[in-house]
Amino acid sequence: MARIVKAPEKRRAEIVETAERLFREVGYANCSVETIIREVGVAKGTFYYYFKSKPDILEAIVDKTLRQIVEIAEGIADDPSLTAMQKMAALLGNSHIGNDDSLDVAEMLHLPENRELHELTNVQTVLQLSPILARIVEQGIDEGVFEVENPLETIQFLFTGAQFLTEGDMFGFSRDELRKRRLVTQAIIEKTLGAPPGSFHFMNPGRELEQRHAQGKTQGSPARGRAAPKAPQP
Amino acid sequence: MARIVKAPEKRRAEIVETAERLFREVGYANCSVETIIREVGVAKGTFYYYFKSKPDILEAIVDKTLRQIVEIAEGIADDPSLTAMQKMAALLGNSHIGNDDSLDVAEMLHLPENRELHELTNVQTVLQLSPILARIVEQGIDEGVFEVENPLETIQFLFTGAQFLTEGDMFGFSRDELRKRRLVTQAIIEKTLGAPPGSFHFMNPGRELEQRHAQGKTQGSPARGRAAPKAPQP
DNA sequence: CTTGACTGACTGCCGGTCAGTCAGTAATTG
DNA sequence: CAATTACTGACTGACCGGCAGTCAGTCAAG
Repeated sequence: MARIVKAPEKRRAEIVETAERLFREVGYANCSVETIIREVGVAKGTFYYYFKSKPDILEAIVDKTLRQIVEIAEGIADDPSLTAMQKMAALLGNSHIGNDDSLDVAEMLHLPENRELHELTNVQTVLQLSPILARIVEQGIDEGVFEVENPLETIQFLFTGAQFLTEGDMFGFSRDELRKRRLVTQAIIEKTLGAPPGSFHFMNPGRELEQRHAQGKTQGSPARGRAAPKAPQP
Repeated sequence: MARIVKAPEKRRAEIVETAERLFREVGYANCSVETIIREVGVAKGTFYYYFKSKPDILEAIVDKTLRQIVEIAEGIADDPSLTAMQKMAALLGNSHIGNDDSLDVAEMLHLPENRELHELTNVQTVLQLSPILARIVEQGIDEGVFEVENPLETIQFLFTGAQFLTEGDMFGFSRDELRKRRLVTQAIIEKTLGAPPGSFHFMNPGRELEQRHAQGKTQGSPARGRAAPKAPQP
C-alpha cells in the first residue's frame, strides 16, 4: 500500500477520532482493530505503534472526552461572578443552550454493547468531576445554601448513584422509570447537601411543579436480558 | 476420551460450579471455554450443549448467586418477629456470625480483571434486592423509624451508590479511602431514609464512636491505571 | 430403534508481534 | 551550493497463537 507519512500527532488524532466514531457506531467489542485501520487506511503495525493495546485506545478516547468536560467544568467552577447554585445549574442542568460540548457526556450513543465505554466513562467522570463539584459545594456552604460534612465523599456517592443508575443504560430502565429516578435523585441530592427542596429543579427541566406529586410505587424492571435457561436447549 | 453420561442437571451444575471457581481465580476474560471444559473433563460441544455462549454461563453464575441471596433476604424480610431496623442490620451488617452465605457477595475475589462479573452482579443485586429492602423501609415508615417519599427508587439510588462506589473495586480506592466512603455512605443513608443519625452503625462495625469525627478532606485517587501516552513510544 | 447426551476436529476471526522497508532530514563531502 | 551518505522514526503486512463457536457424527440408555 502507498506509504504516507504524517506528523505523529495528526496520525494519532486520526486514529483516535476514527476509533471513537466506530466504537459509538457499532460498539467497542464489535469493532476490531482491523476495522479501525481499514477505515483510517494504515497498517496494523501503525496502530500498535501508537497504542499498546485495544483497551489502550479506549482509555485514550475516554481521556480525551473527559479532558474537554473537566476544562468546561473548571471554567465554571472558577468563575468568581457565579453563586454555588448557579454553578451547579450550569454543570448539572440539561439545558445547554448554546454550548453543546458538555452534552457529549449524556449524548454518548446508548448502545447496550458499549458497556466498556460506558463503565470507564462513568468511573472517570465521577473521579475527575467530583473534586470540582466538591469545591462548589464548599462555596455553597460558605454562602449558606448547603450544609454537609464531607463534601468530596458525599459528592462522589451522589454522583455515582446518579451516573450509574440513570446514565449508560446499565439497568435497562424505560423512559418513565428513568424520569422517576431522576426526580428522586434530585430530592436525595437536595436532602443530602442540605439544600432547599426544589433548588435543584434544573436537573429535571419542565417538572418543577410535580416535585411532590411523584408518589405511588413504580416497580423496577426485573432482571434484564433473556432468562437463563434452566434446562439445556434440546 | 471416555464417554461418561450424567444427569443433565448434574452436568450443568458441574460446569457452572467449575466455571464460577475459575472465573474467580483467574478472571472471566482470562478463562477460556477450553480451560473450563478441560477442568470439568468434557468436550467443547458439551459446554455449548448446555450454554449458548460464554456470556451466557456468566449470567447463569450471577443468577445462581443472586437466587441464594434473594432467598436469604426474603426470609429475613418476611420474618414478622423483627423490626425494620433489625432486618436492615441483618441484611446490611458485615458481621454474619454463623451464616457465611451472604458473605459471598462481598467476598467475590477482587480481581481487577473481573469487571464483567462485578458489573453484572452489581446491577442484578441492586435490581433484585431493592424491592425487598423497599418493603422493609415501608415497614419502618409504619414503625415510625423511617420517613421517605419513594422507597423503591430511593433504595435503588442508595444501593447503586453504595454498591458501585465501595464494592467491586471499580474506582481503585485504597483501604482508607474505602473506609471513609463507607462511613459517609452510612450517613447519607440515614439522612435520606429519615433514620436517626448513627442508627445504621452496623454498616461500619467497630466504628460507632467516630461517626462525627470523619472530618478533613481526603483526596480521591486520580484516574486509575497508566497515564495515556501523549506521544508514541519510540 | 429412538432420543438425547456427548464428542472433538474444524472454521473463522481477532489481538498482538516483529523483521524489515521507506520517507524525510541532518551531517558530510566535493 | 549540490550531491551523497548516514541515520532515525514512521510505517508495513505477513504471520502467530489463541479463542469462541459449529457441526456431523458417535454412543449409551430406555
